[in-house]
Amino acid sequence: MSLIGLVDCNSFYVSCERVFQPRLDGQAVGVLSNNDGCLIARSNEIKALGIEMGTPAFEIQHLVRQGRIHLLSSNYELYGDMSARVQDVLEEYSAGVEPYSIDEMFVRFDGFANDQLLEHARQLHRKVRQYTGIPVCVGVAPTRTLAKLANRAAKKIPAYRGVCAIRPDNRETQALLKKTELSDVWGVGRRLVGRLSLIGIKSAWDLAQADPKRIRRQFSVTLERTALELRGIPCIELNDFHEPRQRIMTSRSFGKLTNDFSEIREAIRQHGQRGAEKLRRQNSLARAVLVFLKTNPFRNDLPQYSPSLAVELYRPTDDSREILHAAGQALQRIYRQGYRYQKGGVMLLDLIDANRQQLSLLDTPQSDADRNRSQKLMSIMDELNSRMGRGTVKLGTPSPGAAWHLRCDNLTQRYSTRWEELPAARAT
DNA sequence: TGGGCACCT
DNA sequence: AGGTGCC
Repeated sequence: MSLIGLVDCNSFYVSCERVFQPRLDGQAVGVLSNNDGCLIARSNEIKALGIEMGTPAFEIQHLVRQGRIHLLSSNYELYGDMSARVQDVLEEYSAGVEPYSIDEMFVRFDGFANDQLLEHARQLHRKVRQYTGIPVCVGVAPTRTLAKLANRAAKKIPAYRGVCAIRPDNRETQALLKKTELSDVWGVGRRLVGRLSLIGIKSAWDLAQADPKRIRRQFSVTLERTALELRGIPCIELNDFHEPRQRIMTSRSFGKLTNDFSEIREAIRQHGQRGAEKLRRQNSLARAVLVFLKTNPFRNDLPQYSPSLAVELYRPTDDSREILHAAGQALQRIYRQGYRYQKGGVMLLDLIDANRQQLSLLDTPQSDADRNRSQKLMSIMDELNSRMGRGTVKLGTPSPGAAWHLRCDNLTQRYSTRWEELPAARAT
């Protein structure tokens, strides 16, 4: 039987920060989302204070002022690099790694006898910590859903000491499923918990025992797959990480509510360019560009407006200029005065593989030459931005201090990816 | 009071 | 198109 492991980093963003700031060990530390909006990573100490995931930063600022907690802005360059390092270690010590998210990786776990299995899992657990400084938990099982469940147990139950391997159909597994709340099952969200409890399904075990056909009929095929996976029958494949995205979205809250058209246009242009970069990176072309705006839905005192509009491109393209042109048109058509916008963004839709693009009947040698020039210009821009840092070369006129610049008051250094931000060691 | 993806209905 | 779920 083939087995799969799930390696999940503990409080990942907080752990990354602690690697370079050991003084944060033992402290209540949280990391905030973009724009310092809400809490997205928590140390155990901050969890112990009863502060939930997703808490808005303003609700806990008083604890910061009292010195009881530390809140950091998110430093994705650091976390991305640390994630790659964790993955490298796992690759060295395993038969294959499939990244699932920035802090979780599935690992192939084939061909181990029972006693070697745990030992191997412990080795991964130990080596990642040793080489990267990041603490992880490991769950091993015949299916991804059970591996997630095992991982959760490894995190929650101290006796496992960070590693839990389960097999279907043994008493320990059964006990674990009975103890596991539905909301802790991968693929079961708040909504489903409510609906399932109405028909008497309250634990992971109940769902595993339910008739799959009934689950499919009353809920969905995805939940049926989850139920089967809980029984040890694999039916969830992972999206291949190398598959190109089907659409690309770039969006961000403005730093404050704004109705200034030129500021908004500047932000939308920024998103259009970022989107085009992502598009070129995965070697796709877009056939349509969608622009959206949003007012703040929590402000009942203000008029609400959340328009969006997709504009078709003349031909599939990855040229930032064409994408920006389309985005500009879309924006002009949806923008209305009299609203204070909170957020805006650009989606690139109907993506196709750049290599398999059908030659259009309208193509002429002239447009061929255009395309070559476009590709040269775009690849030079991408090269500069990737070597010298994002935003080195931009289209259009820069406007420093624009309202849409993000808030990030407690940003740490990019210790592992920028020479000028390397940590310094001092002898005392 | 985040951002970004996929899938289902 | 809108909702749900995941991280």
